Amino acid sequence: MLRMSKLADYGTVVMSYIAKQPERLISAGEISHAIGLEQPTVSKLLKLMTHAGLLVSRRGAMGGYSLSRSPQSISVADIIDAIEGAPMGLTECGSTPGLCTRESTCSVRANWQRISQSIRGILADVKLNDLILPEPQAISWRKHIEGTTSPDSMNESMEALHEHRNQVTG
Amino acid sequence: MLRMSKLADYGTVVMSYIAKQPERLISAGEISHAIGLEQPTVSKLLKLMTHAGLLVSRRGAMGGYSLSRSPQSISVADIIDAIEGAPMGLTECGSTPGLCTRESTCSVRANWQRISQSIRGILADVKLNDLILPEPQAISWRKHIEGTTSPDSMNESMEALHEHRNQVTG
DNA sequence: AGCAAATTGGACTGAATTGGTCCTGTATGG
DNA sequence: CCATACAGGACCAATTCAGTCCAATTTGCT
Repeated sequence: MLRMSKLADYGTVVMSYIAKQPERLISAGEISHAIGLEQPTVSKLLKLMTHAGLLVSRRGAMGGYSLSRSPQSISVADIIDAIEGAPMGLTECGSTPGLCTRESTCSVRANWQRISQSIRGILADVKLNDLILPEPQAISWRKHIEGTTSPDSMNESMEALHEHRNQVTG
Repeated sequence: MLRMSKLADYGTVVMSYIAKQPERLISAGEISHAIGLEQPTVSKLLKLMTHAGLLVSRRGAMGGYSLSRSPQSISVADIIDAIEGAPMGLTECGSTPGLCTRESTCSVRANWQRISQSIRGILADVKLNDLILPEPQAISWRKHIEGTTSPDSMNESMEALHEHRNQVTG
């Protein structure tokens, strides 16, 4: 449905590897060997992360990278932003003035921005900390924000979705 | 952060235009003229929608397109799937066997699937019906599924998000 | 001091995907 | 029977992305 760039995908893997070994300097070569990506590619990722302030680097022999802050304070949205560059996404709304010649289409775009923000909210809620947990089914996202409400609402939406898809695309 | 294809974006606009005039046949030329896209492009979109079963078409003079079912039963996820073709998105997980040489990275990918499903849940909740509402702030997504729980959880997450971003990217 | 290890920054290329167009065929209505 | 409008392709152009490489700089070790 929506595509995330492959680099952003790799980025989360790289960051997760670093997050598992706090306060240690990890070289690009080690990461490359560990997760099976070419070293230049890993280097490119690490450079982007460092530039975005998610990692700190140390040059020279025995140098390497480490997290700039705690894994709880780095979200998946941060990582994607670091790699993608532009903080915006989904639709490009105002960039194409040729559209929206009728006011009817504008309501669509306004609603798209809300959708985009909701998705971003999910991505901002998932922290590097959550990503390295071994058992995915035990994780409850947005646990710090919902408090009193039931955590099952997301799962219910999933069930409704699957029923729906079976009915549509077979 | 994540990019949606431009065609999928246009697709929602086209579908919204049709959804506003129920039970009427609308030609590609009319849509093209109304929303300011080239006719071949609009035609391509309409063909994809029809192929996916979201629209029904009628050939010949005075022909055109109309919704195959009610706007409440067509979701944004349906539209994106119709255009994108493949029902999957975000990461491509199992398709690259070169990765995941360590078990450590696998947990990351498992968690990605959960994130992907959450996002898809949002997209499946927003119906064509919601998209053509003129006032975006009055819409409460996922209203039909949460029932007993508070509808404010999403908004709370948005607030937390914005605070976070101000602190990070300044 | 000097050498090796490792990051930094930038440019560069090859390719894949996408956005967009066009053409031929077919069906419908006047 | 002709004009209109969809169907189903093939097709091209171009943007963007993934990935590589090189020169420079910094640091640690001998």
